[in-house]
Amino acid sequence: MTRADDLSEPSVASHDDALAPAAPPRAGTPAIARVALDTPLITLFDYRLDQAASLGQLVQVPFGRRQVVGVVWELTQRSEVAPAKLREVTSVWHELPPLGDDWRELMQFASRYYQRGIGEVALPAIPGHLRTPMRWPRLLAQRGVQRFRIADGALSTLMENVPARLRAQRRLAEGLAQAGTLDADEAKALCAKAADVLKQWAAAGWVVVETVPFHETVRDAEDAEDAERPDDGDASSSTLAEVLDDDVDSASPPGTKTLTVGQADAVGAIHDALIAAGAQRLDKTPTTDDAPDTPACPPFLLYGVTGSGKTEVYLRAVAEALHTRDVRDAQVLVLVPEINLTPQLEGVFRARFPDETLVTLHSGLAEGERARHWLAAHRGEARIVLGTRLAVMASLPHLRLIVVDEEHDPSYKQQEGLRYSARDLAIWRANRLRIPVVLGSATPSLDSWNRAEQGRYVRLAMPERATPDAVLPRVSLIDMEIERKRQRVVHEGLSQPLLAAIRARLEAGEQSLLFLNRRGYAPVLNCDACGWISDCRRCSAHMVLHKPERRLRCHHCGAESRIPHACPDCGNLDLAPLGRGTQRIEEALAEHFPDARLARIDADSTRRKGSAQALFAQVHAGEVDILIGTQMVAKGHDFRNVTLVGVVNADSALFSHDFRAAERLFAQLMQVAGRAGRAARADGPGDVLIQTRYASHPLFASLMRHDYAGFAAQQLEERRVALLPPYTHQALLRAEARKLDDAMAFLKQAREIAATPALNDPRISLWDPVPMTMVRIAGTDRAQLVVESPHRGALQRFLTQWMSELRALKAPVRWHLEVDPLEI
DNA sequence: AGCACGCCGACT
DNA sequence: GTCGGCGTGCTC
Repeated sequence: MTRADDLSEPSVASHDDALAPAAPPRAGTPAIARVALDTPLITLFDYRLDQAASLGQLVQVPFGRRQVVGVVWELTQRSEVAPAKLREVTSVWHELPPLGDDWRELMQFASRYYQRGIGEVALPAIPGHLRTPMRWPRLLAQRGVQRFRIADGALSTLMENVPARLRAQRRLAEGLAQAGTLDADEAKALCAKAADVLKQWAAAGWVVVETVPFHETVRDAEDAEDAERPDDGDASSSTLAEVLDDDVDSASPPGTKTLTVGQADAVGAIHDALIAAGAQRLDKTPTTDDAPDTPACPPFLLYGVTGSGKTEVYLRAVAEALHTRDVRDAQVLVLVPEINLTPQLEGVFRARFPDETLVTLHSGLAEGERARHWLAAHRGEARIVLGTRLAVMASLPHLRLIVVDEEHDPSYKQQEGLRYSARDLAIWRANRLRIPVVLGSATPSLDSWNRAEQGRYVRLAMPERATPDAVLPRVSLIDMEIERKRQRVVHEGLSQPLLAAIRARLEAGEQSLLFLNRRGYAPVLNCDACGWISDCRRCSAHMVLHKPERRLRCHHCGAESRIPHACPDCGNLDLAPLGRGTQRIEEALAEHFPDARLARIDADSTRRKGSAQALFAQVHAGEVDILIGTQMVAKGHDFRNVTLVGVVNADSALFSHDFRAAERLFAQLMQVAGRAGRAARADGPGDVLIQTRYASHPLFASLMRHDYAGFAAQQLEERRVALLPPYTHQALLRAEARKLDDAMAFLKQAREIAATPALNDPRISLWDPVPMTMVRIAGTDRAQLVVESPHRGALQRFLTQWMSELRALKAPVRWHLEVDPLEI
């Protein structure tokens, strides 16, 4: 697969991505600012500028009929645009430090690599509040979190002045009285108009607004958390232990615990890289500014099985990076795949670095919070930034280390808008800055693994578990073909051996986890009499039966309907649910084990905010005997008392048309198996039981031996023979239209253009345009065309030219290009 | 992408 | 006589 960091190698990218040198306007000559704006148009827009401004500054400009915010990308004297068309920059946000060269270079690179306009890349990377000039005056004033409290002695006055009929305001007043202080988001949760109301109350003198600096809020948050759970004295240390792969010995002071050999080697290697990188920067003379003649610092692939203590390595690496000597206030960026995982890792980092300012960045944050956190990073106040993929786009002027946890996780790939890979951009960014990047995983992506094999990444292997008493779980298969041949009863998809294992856990007071990657009750409803099935009207997909809500639901477009009591076609009353989802497994288990306490964790049961945390807490507290879940349960959570993991059905992924399906399945099963590995039973390791009809599949053989390396070697060999990524590099042109023919016609035209002499390149091959597997979603038909080349540079050059031709076409289709697609 | 302007159908 | 359907055209 073409990877972003390929292009960062000095020979290719350093010239292309070097920004235009600053051309400060000479006094007297009218200056032109070339501004990046959030529009799908690929160009910059020129404006007259009658005041001082520097590159990277945020400006407000007129654009058509409206005023928009942009970033000053170039400064020049001349414009290609007719002078009459030029308009004036409305205002420059002087108070905000300009976005740095390295940030703009990252945006420029992403723009070029993913074939989008600079503005389309750069502006969405900036929080909405910063792109709203109205808010500018207030934004920088609040360094930290704004908190509201009732003014001294004003409690009774406030209560008297808020009538009970204004229920929301009343809630807010009572909330303030009860909690002491609230931040803006907490206030908004109580009262939708909290911002206005609090402003009025402040004007009246009833409420005081204070801004708490970030480093103090760190402590506040911890205090508040402890206060919430006064009955659980050991709360913070147990959370810590749960999350650290291995950190059972949490009683010992941080940083003094003995590391395994693997951990120590890894920490040592990263330490050396940090020192070398720092020394390089100190040596560098400011005159040779952009020539990256210094050797690159290759990415580290931290390959460690579950429980090998990757988190501890991250913590040590971060500790070292924060004390890099060439800069006073070094910053580190830690990326995690999902929001679900941030609270836990956040707790671990806060506990280890109580005196450092840490902010989170992810899509779950409220707008205001997001803006404050982003600003804290941009102004260098935040030393540790912990976030999901969007955090890779943050401005981090003193960045010295990047950690990408679970680097193989597909969540790092953005699946709409600009389809970037946060992992790849992280690698590019680190390479550009000549700083270390640590990619951690127990099941690395085959791309990363291949690079490590080639010596382009430095592999740091941690084969042993950090906790001596923890052992790898026993993985065994339940051959469903044999079950069938022996005519043993399979109860709602649950085999006798699996049910027996669950019963044994129930009797021993231990927990079981059942994994099934299919939510809902049944994936389709079917009429026995006439063959009707519950298809979605707007998608080429079945409507999924959701029993608790008594609805049919399309998982692709969200359409819902009531469950028909009779077949819509023939009136037959016997409609049968086909197949099984988590709800049905839950129901079957409830029947089979009436006394067991069940919990189901999937996208449906965790829809309400915070309910996922609540469910996980129940499991941790031992209030659940059997946990049923989708892949949500596989990630991050360490269930100490789970000694059995059952995989109900993983067969569909074995014969998928997607060549990456096996890779994903292996990672998923390894991860879910790891949930049983930590709590060894008194009489041996935890058990993983996998039900399958294809027990001889080689994937399972590798899995039972915990042999990722063997699996990877076998998969890579298949890919090499078939000339698939990472041995070729791909891009995907997708078109969607109301009518499939229109989409197909566009793609055919695109392919013809690619064959014209100007574009034709023997190193590039284009597949036939085909309708997508899931042709129709929400009433639009989709088709796609794969372009590939073993030569990434050739592919990039081709794509750039091809795109400019395609943009000139007029067709009744929406289309976009995806570079390095994960799913084809 | 927004957000105009721009000409043709069912409502006060 | 107006509100509004979405066709096409532009944004420095």
